[in-house]
Amino acid sequence: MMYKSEEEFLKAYNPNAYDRISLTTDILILSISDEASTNYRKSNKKYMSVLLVKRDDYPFKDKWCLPGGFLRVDEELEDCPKRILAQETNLHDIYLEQLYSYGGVNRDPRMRIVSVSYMALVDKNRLKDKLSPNASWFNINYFEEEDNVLVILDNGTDTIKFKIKKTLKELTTDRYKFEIAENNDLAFDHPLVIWAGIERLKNKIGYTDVVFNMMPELFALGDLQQVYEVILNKKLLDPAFRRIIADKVEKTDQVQTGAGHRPSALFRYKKSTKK
Amino acid sequence: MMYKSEEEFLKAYNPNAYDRISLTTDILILSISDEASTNYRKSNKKYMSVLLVKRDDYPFKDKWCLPGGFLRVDEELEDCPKRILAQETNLHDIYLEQLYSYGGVNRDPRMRIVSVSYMALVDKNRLKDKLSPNASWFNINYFEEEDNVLVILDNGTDTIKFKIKKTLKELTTDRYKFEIAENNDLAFDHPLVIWAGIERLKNKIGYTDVVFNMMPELFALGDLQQVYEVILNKKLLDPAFRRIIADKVEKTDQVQTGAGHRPSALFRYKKSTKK
DNA sequence: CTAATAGTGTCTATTAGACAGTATGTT
DNA sequence: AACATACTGTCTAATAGACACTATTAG
Repeated sequence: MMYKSEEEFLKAYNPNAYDRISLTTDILILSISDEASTNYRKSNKKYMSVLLVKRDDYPFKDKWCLPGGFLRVDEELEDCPKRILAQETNLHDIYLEQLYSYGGVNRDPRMRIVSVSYMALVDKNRLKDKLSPNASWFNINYFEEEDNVLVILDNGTDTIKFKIKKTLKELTTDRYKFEIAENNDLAFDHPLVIWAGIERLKNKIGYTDVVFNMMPELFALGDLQQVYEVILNKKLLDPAFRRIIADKVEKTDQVQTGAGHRPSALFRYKKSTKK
Repeated sequence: MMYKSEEEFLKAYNPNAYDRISLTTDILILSISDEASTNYRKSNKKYMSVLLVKRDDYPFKDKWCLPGGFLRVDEELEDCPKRILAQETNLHDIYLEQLYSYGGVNRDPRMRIVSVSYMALVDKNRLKDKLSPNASWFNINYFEEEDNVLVILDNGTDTIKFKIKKTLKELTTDRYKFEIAENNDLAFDHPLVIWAGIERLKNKIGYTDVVFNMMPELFALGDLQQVYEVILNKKLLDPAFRRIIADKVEKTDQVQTGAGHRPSALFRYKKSTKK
């Protein structure tokens, strides 16, 4: 079960597997993380973060990748990401949504694998000490240029960089097609999955209530605003923000105190009544 | 190769196939169709229409279904729907977009099949006489009720009805989950694919230029508006509509005459400059 | 002339963006 | 007191909705 190199591993791999197609699911698990501020008055800087696992076997041995696994013949498609999610985080009943299916002929060096990717949104603070030992949260930073996006993931120890090329699709769409331009750190075509998820979340935050899956039970509006800002990658104006979320939250009688400024009221998610 | 019944067919089916997963793609090919008006003055009523093929083998023998087929081991995932599209319509370079992947354990009685569905948008008038003989265009009518959608497809000879149940997903989303509530006419879980495509198109028409894939080279704004109306399933006000599409079209010096009213200028698609 | 669609001007309502101001905790 | 954030009032700009009006053809 231990091979000296990837080539040796591939040589030994069951060649019979080559003429059939296998199916896996990969999960992009996103959450929000805080970075403790040095100034006692300032609020913590927030990041989007993604859960990666380190591969301990070929192919891509010792590289980080998204949690994933093979679909079982008697398993419902959506049960596969749920099973893997439970495996990695011990979490059940999590927000899960199908992202996209990837089927490049050579995306896996072992054999032909088509992968259905899913996105899960969680509040990572609810699952402390429940992570599997080979998993780690990486903060997400990204920089959008003319027709590239540079993404940098960082868990305090390792840094993962990759670049995605954006090209405008056919004449008739103003939507982009994404390809991997540079990637040495992340296994498979997972940079595409990560970027697809970020784009989807950015979009969905505007017309659904999915953000609240990433929030604790009680939260201050300032924190919620920061989560919006980190996802949308831009500053929002206070009054505008409060108008937008006004009917999605309800005030509790609790307040958050202890910071060097006016305490904030704590809110909880409320299912919007209108529209 | 000819079986008396579906049960007999399934009994004879290679049982070895049961312990592996196969992958197919299904394509939802949408277009716009006209229904000639009885009143010479009135413009033709428009419908969305979908291309279906009649199955000539088990399972679902003699039922209509979406064109589809098995992914080949050495074929890129997106090449599969392209190949099938060329087979059924002789069309290449068509707008294609991945919709969703379906993987219910029992969605195909033969064996475990996961299907990646695609949506193609075409102008059916550009492909006259090029259809494969077992294919036919069906007009789409649908009626949205409280938590159901009744969809009726009609090709002049056959009528296909099915009902989709809408349920609000988790507390945190205001998006729906769709299930088949009634279906006796359409093979497999294809009602879900059709509805997913209609929803997607309804949505995309608002922030992309995909509609123009369904339009002829030159068109009158009245026709374009009718296409919007039939896709969005509601009437639009003229001035508002013209404001919205103003920077997506450019006027030509040609006019459409012959109807019992003021002739309309003909426009063509122009890639929007702003935003 | 008439029925039907083509096409435009303009008023109003709603929503988004911007800024300025007041409030209140900790050190 | 000073800083940083909490929270609100209000003005303005941009956009969407509504209606009314004029234009032009085949029959």
